[in-house]
Amino acid sequence: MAALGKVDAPGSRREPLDRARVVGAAVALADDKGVTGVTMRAVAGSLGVEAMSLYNHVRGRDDLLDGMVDAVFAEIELPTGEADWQDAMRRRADSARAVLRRHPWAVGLLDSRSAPGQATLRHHDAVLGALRAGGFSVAGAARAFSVIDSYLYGFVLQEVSLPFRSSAELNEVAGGILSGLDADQYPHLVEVTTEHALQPGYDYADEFDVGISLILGALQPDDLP
Amino acid sequence: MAALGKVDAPGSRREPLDRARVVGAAVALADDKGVTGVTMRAVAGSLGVEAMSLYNHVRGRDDLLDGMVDAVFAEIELPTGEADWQDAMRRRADSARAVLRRHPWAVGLLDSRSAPGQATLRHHDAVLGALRAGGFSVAGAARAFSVIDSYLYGFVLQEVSLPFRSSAELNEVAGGILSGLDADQYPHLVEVTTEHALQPGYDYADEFDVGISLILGALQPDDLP
DNA sequence: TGACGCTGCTTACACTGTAAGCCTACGGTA
DNA sequence: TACCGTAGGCTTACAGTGTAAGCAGCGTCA
Repeated sequence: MAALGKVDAPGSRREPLDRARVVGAAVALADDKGVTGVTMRAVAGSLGVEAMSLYNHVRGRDDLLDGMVDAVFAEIELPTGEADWQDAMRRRADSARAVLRRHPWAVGLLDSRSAPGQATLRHHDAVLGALRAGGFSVAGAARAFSVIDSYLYGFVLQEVSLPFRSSAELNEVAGGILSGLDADQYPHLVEVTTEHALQPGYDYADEFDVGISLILGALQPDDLP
Repeated sequence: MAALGKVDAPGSRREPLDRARVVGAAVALADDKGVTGVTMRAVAGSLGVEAMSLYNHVRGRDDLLDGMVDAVFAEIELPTGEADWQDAMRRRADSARAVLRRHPWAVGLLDSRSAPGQATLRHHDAVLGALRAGGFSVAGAARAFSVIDSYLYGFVLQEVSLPFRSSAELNEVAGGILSGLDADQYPHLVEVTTEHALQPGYDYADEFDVGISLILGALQPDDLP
């Protein structure tokens, strides 16, 4: 029935697979359909290949997900170390946030992945280096890193789970939610929605800058032992 | 083969299912085996029931996950509103963190769930209320809430994804990672691991307090318009 | 009594990850 | 030139997933 051992047209040799191509296809698929769309068959299909072929380049689905997370980290702009540490941290945070918004599925994958890849390690090392260069002690750098990244991940985690992307969508969605909300039961929620979130010009994305500025302003190399 | 329409022993009527029991069983299962262990069949099995019976109380797996997240929020201690706002926020954050550590799977579920439940709404409302009572403007309360919760979720997200729970495990794991780490390639990572994380008495959990104090100290009702 | 609705059960289906094993093309050697 | 080992595809098969469709026993009300 099916031709056994399919033969390619002799002129057009098939582009050989490798780990990078597999991971790249998986990332593209996740961007398009979310993490649940990343099935071995779908990834293979988008490469014109059968599912089991992927196992020559990837240990399994888990390994593939690890690779995807590392590929995302590779996109984050590393601090160069020459600038003022606050500027460096702000730019790195902005870059990381932009990357994570481009790949919203990655935030949810951060937990449950326990094997950091090359890009992840390089990224962490560069950030620590920038903080050390900015005058932080070893412990201080570790703490500053923890505080900044916690805020960063947490903000993006909330941001990507919002059921809207634009402020036009926001108005629509918030209106819908609001109508189902009892002002007696949730007075403050109603207040903040109508008087703040639904005001023209509001964009939750702007809040990121407020928080980062607040945190960077409060972090000082001398404060942390 | 199997008796059709199984009849229970007449004396021992089966405890009837309801949404709360289903969600409760799912939470217990997730605590035990992680979120991937929450299959409809497994949840049903732990209740002595078949998978399809759950659909009488839950719209589907997605709805079940929504219910689980809401059940977790219900465990968080609400701010009472009478204390100093900084104390209230600190206690709420500590409580939330304790709850999320008890149910580590919940953090990863926070994104991808877009339908907040009763407990979630009540929780958000209470936090906003405490901030308003502390003197924050509507916009200021929204911002403070965003900063605090971003840090909270982000910290827990990192915390629960660490591949160890105790500092004994830490030593073991960090030692293993370290041995695979090239000091030339990742100098700062090696430095912070050996000189900080592997020092006796180190516990990443303690960093939470540092960050929360820093953020609460930097947040002032008057700063935010 | 009878009808009805609630709840749990059975069956069935499409789809998942992946183990096992087969086939072909390529590269190096005799 | 002929040979053969290996790498990287392919096929098949299986256990486990969520859930749609429909059946059976029970309690409640007319």
